[in-house]
Amino acid sequence: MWVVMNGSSAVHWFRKGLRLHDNPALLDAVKNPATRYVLPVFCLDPVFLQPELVGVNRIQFLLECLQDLDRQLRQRRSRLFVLRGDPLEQFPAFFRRYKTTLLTYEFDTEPYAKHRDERVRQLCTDLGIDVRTRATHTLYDPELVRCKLGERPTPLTYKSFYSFVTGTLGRPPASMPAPTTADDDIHTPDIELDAYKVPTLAELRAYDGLSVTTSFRGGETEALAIMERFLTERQADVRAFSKPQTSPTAWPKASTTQLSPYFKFGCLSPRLFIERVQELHPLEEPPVSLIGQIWWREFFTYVAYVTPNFHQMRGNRICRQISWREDRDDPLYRAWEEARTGYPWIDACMTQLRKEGWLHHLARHAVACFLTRGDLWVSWERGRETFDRLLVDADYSLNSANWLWLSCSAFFHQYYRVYSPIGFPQKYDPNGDFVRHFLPVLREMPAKYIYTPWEAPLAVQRKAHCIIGEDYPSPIVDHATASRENMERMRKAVSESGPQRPPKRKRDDTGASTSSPIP
DNA sequence: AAGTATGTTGGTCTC
DNA sequence: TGAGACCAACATACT
Repeated sequence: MWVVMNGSSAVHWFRKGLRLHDNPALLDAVKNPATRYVLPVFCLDPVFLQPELVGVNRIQFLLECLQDLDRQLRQRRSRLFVLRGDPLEQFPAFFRRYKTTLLTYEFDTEPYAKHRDERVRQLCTDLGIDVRTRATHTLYDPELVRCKLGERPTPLTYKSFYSFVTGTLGRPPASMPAPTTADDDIHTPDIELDAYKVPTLAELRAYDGLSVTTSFRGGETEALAIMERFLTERQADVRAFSKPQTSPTAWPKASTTQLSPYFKFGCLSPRLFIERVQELHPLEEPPVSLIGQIWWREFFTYVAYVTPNFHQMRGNRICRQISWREDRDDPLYRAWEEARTGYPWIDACMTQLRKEGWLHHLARHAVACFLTRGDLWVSWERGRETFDRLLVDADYSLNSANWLWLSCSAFFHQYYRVYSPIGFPQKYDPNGDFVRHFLPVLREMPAKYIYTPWEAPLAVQRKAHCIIGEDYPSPIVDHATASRENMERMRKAVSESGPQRPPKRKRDDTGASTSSPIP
């Protein structure tokens, strides 16, 4: 096929921000007067196509997002062009072929993305291509927040961040509409090369044959529908929403919005979301409200953006340095990851994570506390890696921040508050329906022993067709003993490391000595 | 400078 | 059965 291009093109590069609504960078490409064509592009970077790093459920979700984008673009007489390979290798030929003079994309705060984007920007400079970016993954442009903060230290509490940002920047910018479906809005050349089609999972070599187990379906269309359903059909839940009071054992009808995977990929704009919530419920207030959840995302994304090595302990200036068990082959870590700790609550959560690629916030707390400071003393980085692979909503900033939090490495410090793998779920689900659902082997265990099956008399185990140590594992540690010992370890680590204050930035101290009084 | 209130979401015991 | 006291006691922000 030979396509004649009479005129130059603007390329909009989708990475996150997989949506048409509230996508100003896309509008920049569409409305650019100097270019005749718009080419919406997504690059399947092999760096992300490794099953041992990114699980099959998230890749399938991504492909569905791309299919939805393609469908929606076709309704506007355009289409999505999927390039396969490293963007740095794919772009030069693509840009040349389609006479590209403008590249637009959404700004990304993650370290890999920052490095990649710098190199792409350099490539564009070399080729004489203009680059325009917009920061729309969060409510505010993180770079703007950094400028406003100036020499002040990074706010390390939610409240200080929230009051600084709202006090300095006021309300976030309003969301923008999607490009219209009018015939003349997006001009995309009529190119139907198979090479640019959205691939199926089987067409991605590394994922061929792996089975998708999540019930999440990707895409902007799905995201908008779920949001509208939640806000209109569950108004009482919206009003009463308080994260700590939602139930971690509610499944399949979860007590929260289930929108996290869509926010991760940018299928849904956080600005649009808070606008819709405020239209329907004007009195919503952070921090535990529905809108508060968006602010936590804002806060953690910002701190991750300005903190080098945020995803690890070493070289991370806000992370407490602790001698965790770090071995990836550690049997305790493997048992946790593979849902065979012998604690039904923990194993049920890990099974839900492996199957659905999603866990309620408090369930994440429970398994994170168990792996790290609570019971197993395994490095939070191992847990972060597992979540990163298995969660459909895995996000560099939020995932790292929450692991820092739960392991008392940063943000949260009250290490003597330990989640019990027995008492905690009992509060929400005394009968253990959640455990029975995800661990069918325990289905017939009486409620009295559902969280402590090893305490059931042998006769009870026999009757329940579940012998502990044979059909279901014995506990790998004793919670009472392990948590007591670990709390003592934490106490030592805290007293040895002292306050976790980031080194004070150099202040302009001219005149400090002259103005200071006599000592 | 020291003192105090607060921190998105704990556990256990008592009444 | 649910609310409140107490446990054991850190970091941060603000006064």
